[in-house]
Order: sequence, then structure tokens, then C-alpha cells
Amino acid sequence: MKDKRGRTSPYDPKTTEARWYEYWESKGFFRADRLSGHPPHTIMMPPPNVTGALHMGHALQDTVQDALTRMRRMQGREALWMPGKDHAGIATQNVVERALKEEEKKSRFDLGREAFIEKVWEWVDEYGDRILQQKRRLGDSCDWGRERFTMDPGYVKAVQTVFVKLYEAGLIYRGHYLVNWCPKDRTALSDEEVDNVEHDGFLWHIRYPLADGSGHITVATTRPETMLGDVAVAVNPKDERYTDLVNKQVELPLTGRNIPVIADHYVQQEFGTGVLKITPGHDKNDFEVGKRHKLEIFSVIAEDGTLTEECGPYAGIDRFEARERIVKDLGAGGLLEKIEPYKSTVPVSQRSKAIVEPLLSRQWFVKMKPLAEPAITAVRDGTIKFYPRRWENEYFRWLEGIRDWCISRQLWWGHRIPVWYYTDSRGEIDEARGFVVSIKQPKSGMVQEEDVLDTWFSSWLFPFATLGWPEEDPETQADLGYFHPTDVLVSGYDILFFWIARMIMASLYFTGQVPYRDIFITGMIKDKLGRWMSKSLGNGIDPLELIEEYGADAVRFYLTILCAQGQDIRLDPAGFQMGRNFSNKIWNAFNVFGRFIEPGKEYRRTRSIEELELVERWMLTRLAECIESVEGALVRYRLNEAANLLYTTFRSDYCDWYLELVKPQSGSTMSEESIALAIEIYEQLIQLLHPFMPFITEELWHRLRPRAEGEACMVSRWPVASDERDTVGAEQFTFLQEAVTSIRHLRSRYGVAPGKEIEVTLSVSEEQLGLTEVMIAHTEYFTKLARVERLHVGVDLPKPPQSTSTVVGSAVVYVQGMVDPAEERERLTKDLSQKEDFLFRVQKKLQNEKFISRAPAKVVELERQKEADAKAEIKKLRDSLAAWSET
RNA sequence: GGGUCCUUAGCUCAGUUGGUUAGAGCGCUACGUUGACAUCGUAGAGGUCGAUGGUUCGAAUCCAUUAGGACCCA
Repeated sequence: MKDKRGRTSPYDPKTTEARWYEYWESKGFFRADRLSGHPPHTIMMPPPNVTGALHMGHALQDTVQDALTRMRRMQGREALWMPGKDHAGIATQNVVERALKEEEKKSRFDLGREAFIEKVWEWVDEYGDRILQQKRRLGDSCDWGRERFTMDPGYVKAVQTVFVKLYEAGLIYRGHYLVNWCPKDRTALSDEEVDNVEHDGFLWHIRYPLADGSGHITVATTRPETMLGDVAVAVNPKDERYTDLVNKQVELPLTGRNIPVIADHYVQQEFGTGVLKITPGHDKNDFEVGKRHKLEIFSVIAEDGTLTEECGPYAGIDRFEARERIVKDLGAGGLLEKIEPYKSTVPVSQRSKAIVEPLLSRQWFVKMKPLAEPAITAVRDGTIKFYPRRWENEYFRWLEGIRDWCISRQLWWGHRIPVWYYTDSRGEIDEARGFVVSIKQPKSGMVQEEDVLDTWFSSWLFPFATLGWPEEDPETQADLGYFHPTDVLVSGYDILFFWIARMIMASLYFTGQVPYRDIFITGMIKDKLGRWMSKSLGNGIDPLELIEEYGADAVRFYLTILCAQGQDIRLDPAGFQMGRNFSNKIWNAFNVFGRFIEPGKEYRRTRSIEELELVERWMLTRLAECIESVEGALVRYRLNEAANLLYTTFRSDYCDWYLELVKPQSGSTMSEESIALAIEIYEQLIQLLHPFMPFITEELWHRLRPRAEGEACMVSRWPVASDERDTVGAEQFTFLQEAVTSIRHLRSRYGVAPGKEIEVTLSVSEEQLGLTEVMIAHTEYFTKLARVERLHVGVDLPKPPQSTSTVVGSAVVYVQGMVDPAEERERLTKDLSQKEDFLFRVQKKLQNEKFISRAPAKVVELERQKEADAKAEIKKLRDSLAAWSET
């Protein structure tokens, strides 16, 4: 650990991380076994997409999950962190299609369904594990032996069983509805997969001539290309401008078709001209209007986004090109009254970014209301709790307004819907004969539904499908019974509806249990400027590069520090230096006593707390308090608080004060007893840090003491806050700290050379009499920390000649040998006025009768104490100042 | 249009159920290589907690209004 100059070299994560990960895994520490006899603690990892690569969101969420898992494991729970990966229908299909095009210049249609799926499997086999390998670099302590893929045979069975059961319960139905259609991916989408994006468009005012030749009516629309599918124009029944025209016929331009003018309250009079074209085949609202008025439905846009055969001269043209042509043709016919700029929202596919087309098609749906109700109750009655609470509102809002879920996708990669159709003599599907819902082919000759299921239709089963459901053998039953319900789900709010809420519905319906009791919602990671990280912006930060540069522990620790109660995180990669610096500090601190450790020797403290040094008693007290606070922070999922507490305790308490005082003078060595306590405290601190920084703590834990084969920090027993405390000693030490700080302050102000030794007089007040002895006994502390050569302590000592002073509570610290009256007066005057301001505020409070009568006694007592302290300090300051005025 | 969140030191952010003389990291200033650590230490500068009004003995924290920003839903 030393370089040529005899200096300790910085901590190098590369030499430890891979080694310890292999060690843990080879010892089976990640495995969770229900026969252990320990109470379980389960976390389900949100399964990453097989196509994915590790990004900062994973790094953050895994850090949280791993910290919770490791802490619980150390606390004696049988901690299962269940890993898996998601087949991610569209995403994966797209990736493989792209690869196919690049490598073989082929489309999936060139290969055909079977061969294409074969290709996808090859791809999954080759690259699917990449992200899970990357997660190992972070130190994730998941039970890899249980890893599940949402396309595993067992998982497939779970998905199909769920489909069949929901169908049999009347919760799945098939029907022709207007669905969100993505012309790019050529599949239906659920409402959740569609974003409404505002864009700058136009409002076209188009004249529809009246069939009787008595003029025209002007329609305002944002989508002229769909006019070919118009079946009516509509006005508001209250709109007097158009009352006469209702029930008349108008001629649909460019088609010659006659369509009626209808009255419907859906029409807003203020919008455009107050006349809407009704196109039930391509607009959800129009669809409803059409239903009310029993109008026909025309589809004029095909699945690929081009206009259909029925569109005459426009057939086969893409919808946006058709828009331009139609507008042009209308203009040429004198039917275009005006065009005005107009901001409207367009539905966009979250994945492909293509504009979604409402299209009439035959799809499969889940009736959600019956599933949603118990899920609402579970959160309402507190069975499930959100951290932070505010996400409950969002959850309720969605579930209370829930709409049926379109689960069929016109893709090839995914769970094929377990529905079978009869065929006719030519082998063609004969829909007229209906269908059979079944996992197995019900009859030879029957063919399976071509559509696959929405990816989320498999992910929503994750908490129980990964634990063996629906197998009924006793082994898996027992596992499910033991690990489910899980304890906490850690996830981002981006998949609150897609996944979190749906899991609750599925678990409740199929297992009768909630999937988890707590939901910890993390913030999302943004870039330095607050923008989402995305490939197209190129502003992503690769966690693996960060690990390479700073080490996994540093990355994890800094992410934990940032992870405050669901707030989004603006990430500045330079910030990870903090984590690295802290790692290094931990590493070097060990060296202070570590270099005196005799190999193979076991150091155990024999002294009781009464026999310890003042600083040791103080440190033990601080440690116990720290453990309590960390504990409290962790149960409330305040990981950032826990990390902060440990940071301060380690850095300022342990390193800056404790180690500075117990480390030996140059040339001498540390006593065995002293080493033993340093080890004891250090050991607990690194155990507490282990959940956040597993690698470095494991390494140091082994250097600390001789360890038996198979022991490890990660499976060591979590420290318990000890009763071995000395609050009186701790207070005395705190006073000493303040005195030292003020001496250092004076040294600094007077520019005293660091090596120069000084003489100090400490004048305490009568009430502090007890301190005198303690301070004298610890002159050495002053020497070590502030280079005080001689220390005089007494009650109300006079100001030594040629000295400067500062006030610490009701005590005065005089530092001899440095004097500058002007400087002194200035500083003391400033301190005095500050203190007087403070006293004024406190007294104002105390003079307020209402405060005395209404505030809790404890608070009043505290203020009284403040008043007394401030008065004592002011007195000392005045005295000092007076002494200066005399000279 | 409905809803949620954010606004605290130059920057990025913490701040339990209202009671601290409002904190951290980075940055900045001065000094410093004393046998753990310059990926460090010591000392320091820097904030009327977006604005206004209210509730309260007491407000960064609760309520209302308002300004700016982010997001979700329609």
C-alpha cells in the first residue's frame, strides 16, 4: 500500500471489485433459501429489457435495492433479490429487425415468422445476458440461480394460464374497436403507450356544398386527409347559426358522396366555424358521435398509414402526403376558405415516435374495473404504502378512471395468445365458427391466434410467476408462500401504470395477496441541464465508464447521497469524485492503525468503557448514536440520510478527531488496547457502510482481523447500537473540541506558523469547575490538535499579559504571545454584537407571555438555557473587550 | 382545462410530524507536505430559504394568492 516516498497510495477499486464479487458468488452468499429458518426479505428486480444496456436509472435503482437487500441480509433476514429479464416485445423485435436489415439486407417478412423468431432467440442467447453481467459490476447481490426470463417455458405457462383464467372469468373479450394504431410498428398499442404531444399545425376551413345547391357549410378541421371517411357534419343543437341546416344533406367534396348534417352536443360552438366533420373511422370522439347517430364507419387509412383502395385517386398514398394533395385539390376546386395556424396535440407512439392513427380493428381487451377495485382498496387501507406518499394520488387517479386494456399486439416476438380457430377445407381460418381459448391445441387442424400479448401482460405477473406460480407441486408452493408477498418494490414513476399498479392487480387477483407492502419510488436521472438522458441527445452517462473511473463503491455512494425522496436527479458526473475521495479516505484511515497490526493476531478490547480514554468514550458514544440514526433513516427509506450520517461520522468524528488523537507520535507505536478499540469501531463503521459500498468494506473487513474460511463482511452481523455510552464524557469532549477549534481560529487569524508551539490559558466559569481537571488531564489533546505546548486551566483566571482571547460558551480561551489590540477589538466587537442580537431574539421570545403559557415546557426550558448561555458569553466578551480598551 | 412537484450559499442539492444561531458536496479565499490520506488537513467568506398575505406563542416547514420552471393526465 505504499509508494516509493513511503506514502500510502490511493485506493484502487480495480484490484478488489472483481475478486470479491467472485468470492461472494462462489460462497453462495447471494442465494436465498426458505429452509434457512430466517424471516424472509424479498425484493423483485424490475426486469430489464433483454435488449438493454445498463444506464444510470438502473444504477440508481440497483444501488437502492442492493443496499436494502444487503442490510436486511446482515440483519439476519433471508434476503432474496430476485433477478430477471424482460422479453420486451416491440423493443426486441425492432432491434433484431434492424440488425437483420444491416447484416443481411432482409426484412422480417423475407424470413417469415418462424425463422424470424428463431433469429430473435439467437440474439437473446448472444446478447440477452449483457445487462445482467453489467449489473454484477455494480455489486448487485441478487440470487442469480433464480434468474427468470419472461419467455421461459414456466413463465409462458403462467402467462397463458392467466389469459385463460381471465377469459373464463369474463374479464377478457375480443372486439372491433377504434384502437391506437402505430403505422410504423404496425401494431395496436395500449392507451398508456401513447403520448399526446403538442405541435404547430393548421386548421383548414373547408367548404362542403349543400346538396340542394343552396350554398355551403364551412367545416374546420386539423386533419383534412380523413375527410374521405366522413359520414356526416355536425353542429351543436344550440347553435342558431346552423339550426336550419340540420338534417339537410351536404356533398362531400372530392367524393361526390352525400352526407347529412347532424346536431350533437359534443360540438363546441366556439371551435373553428362551429361545424365539425364526423369521421368515426379515425377519431375517437367522432366514433362516439357516430355510435350515437348510428352512422356508418369508413376506414380510409390502412395499417401502413397509406390511404385505402376506397380513396380513389388517393389510394396508396401516405396519409401526410395525401393531406397535402387533398388540400391542394380542395384549393383548386375553390373549396378551401382559409388556413390558420393552430396548436393541437397529436398522439405519438412512445416507442416509435410515429404519429398514432386511431384505427378500427379486431383486438383483445382486459376488463380492468373489477381488477382495479381491490388494488385501490389495498393502498387506501394502508396494506401497501408508497414512499413518498404523494404517488398514491397518481395511482388512485389512474385506477379510478381506468379504461380497458388492449393486450393484443400484431407482432411476432412475444407470448402468442392462447386462442384457437377452426379452419375450413382449404386450411383458412373460419372465424364464423368462433374460437376456443386453450393453452394446448384443442383439436387437430385448429390454428392459433397470430397476435401476441403486450409485454406488460407478462411483466405484471413477475412477483409470483418468478416464484413458480402456477405450478402446484409442494416445493414451489412453499417458495411462493415464503417469499410472497415481497417486502418492497423499488422503481421509477415512469412505470407506475405500466407495471407497478398492474402487478398489484394481478397479485391480488391470482394469489389473493398484495405483491409488496412498500413501494419506493425513485426520482429519474436527468443530465446536468435537467434534460432526460437519451440516445438522440447523446447526453447519456454510462455507469460502466463511471465505475471504470471512480470504482463501483464511489458510484453507488454518490448515487445514494443524491437519492432523496423521489426527487429527480440532475447528474453532474464530476460529482462522483466525492465518492472516490471518500473511498480513499476509508482506505487510508485503516492505515493509521492497520500498519501496527501484527499479522494473524486477534485484537480484542479488554477495557470497559470507564477505563477508556476520553476521546474513546466520546467516539463510542458517537458511534452508538450514529447506528441508531442510520437504523431510523433506513426503515423510512431515507437512504441519503443514512449515507450522510455515515459520511460525517466516519470523516469528521472518526478520522478528524478520534484517529488524530489516538494515532501515535512519529517513531512510537500504538498500544494493543488502543489498536483493539480502533479496530472495533472501524469494523462497525465499515459494516454500516457495506450496503452502500460493498467492495471496499469487504476488502478492509478481511484486513482488519484474521477471518475464518467462508466469513465475509456481507454476511456478518449488523452492528447494534450499544448501551456502552458516556454522555458526560462526550459533553466534556465536545467542549474540548470547541476550545481547540477556537485556538486554531486564533492561530489562523494571527498567521502563526503551523509548527510553532503556543501557550494557552483556559479560564472556565465556576459552574464548569469540573472541566478544569478534565482539561488539564488532556493537555496532550491540545498539543496534538492545536500545538499547545503549555496549557493553564482554572476558574476565572485573569487575562495573561500579551495574549489574545476568544470566548467559548462561558469559558475564555487566551492564547499567549500574539497581540494586536485593533484586531482584537474589531473581532470581539463583532462577536459581541452577534451574540447580543441573538440574546435579544431569545429574550423577546421569553418576554412573550403567550410563548411561556402555550409552548411546551421543554421548548421554554431550552430557550431559558439559551438565554443563560448567551448572557454568560456576553459577559465574557464584554470583559475581554474592556481589557483591550484599557491597554 | 385538471393534477403533482420544484424554487434554500456562486453551482448541485439536504432539511422527519412547525421549536437548530438553516446544513452538505463542489467551487472560492488564506495557510499548510506535522509519519494515514494533497483523492488531504486547518481556518474562513458566502443565504432576509422566489414574492406577498395569513394561521400560530413560534413558519424554510402549514394555508391562500402570485411569479418562474419541470412533469403527469385530458
